[in-house]
Amino acid sequence: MLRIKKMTDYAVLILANLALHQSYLTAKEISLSTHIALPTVQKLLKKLNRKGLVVSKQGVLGGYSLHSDTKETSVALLLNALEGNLSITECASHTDKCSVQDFCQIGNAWQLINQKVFASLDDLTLMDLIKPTKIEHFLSTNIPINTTNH
Amino acid sequence: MLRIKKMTDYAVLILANLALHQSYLTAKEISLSTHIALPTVQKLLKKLNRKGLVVSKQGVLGGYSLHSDTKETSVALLLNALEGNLSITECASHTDKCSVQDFCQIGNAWQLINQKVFASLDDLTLMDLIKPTKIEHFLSTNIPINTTNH
DNA sequence: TAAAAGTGGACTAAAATAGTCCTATATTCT
DNA sequence: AGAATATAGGACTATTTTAGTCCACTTTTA
Repeated sequence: MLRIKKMTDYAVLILANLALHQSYLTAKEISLSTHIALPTVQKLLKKLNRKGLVVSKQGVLGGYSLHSDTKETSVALLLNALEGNLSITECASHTDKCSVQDFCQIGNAWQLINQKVFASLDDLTLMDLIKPTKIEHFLSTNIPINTTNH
Repeated sequence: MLRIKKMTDYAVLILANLALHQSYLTAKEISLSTHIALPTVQKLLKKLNRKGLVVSKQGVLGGYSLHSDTKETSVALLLNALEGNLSITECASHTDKCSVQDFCQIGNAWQLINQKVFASLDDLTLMDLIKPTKIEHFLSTNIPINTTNH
């Protein structure tokens, strides 16, 4: 359920790849090093460029490199840029009435849960994904994780 | 992205409806009070029954009522029962290698994030969804919520 | 001016989701 | 017994979303 799209997963891998290089990389090079099919890499890089997460240069010797801010962009913002809507349900995405709100016993609970999940994702950056030691610490200092029953 | 299915949303509304009644309710009654189409309610109740979240009684005077444990079942378990797979990415759902793991810069980061989101959802019960005051408290005592930039 | 890159967007195929319907079984009441 | 009212199981279809490819165009460099 709380599953991100395959394309988003790919996009993050591409960003990670760019983050580990200083120079411009071509779509072809990224395709080779990530093992994601070239047309897919091209499509995703175009999207990342439009979203301002990477910088592009056309022509021979062109390619893509990470926008200077992107390393420290939160995972929440990355996912939001890549997937559009971060809300757990339709009604969690806005504050005005949904079509069955008059009969809804749940009210704003989803919205609150949504904020909570978002907050979790907002505390981590792209670099944290690449070097997850911070995530491990982050995890251990928060809610105890119940590893049973699942 | 981190969006639950419409059907899951409906199912939770149905559970909430049952939680607020002591007696057996028929699919028809639930359809009327939730304003969800009857065939959909029937389908979902069958599923909820198979998952052990509700108890059913066939025949005249039959219907459904909440299983005694369900009120205190965690949202994480509810979502897991209704949607099957709670992991944020494919590779977060298991510990063994995925097809491109050798080239993956992200490693176990998604798995760690997954645990974190799961932990958030595991602390809340069905009743908390219905009476969200606990959720509000729960929220305020955890990670500060960034309400800007989103 | 040719080659190598990105840009924009159309297009198709595949998969997931939503929603309905039909037949069978169980229970109750008369 | 039998009629009425529920649930049970699952097939089925339609819709929507997602994944993935491809083509015509522009930019840059040598």
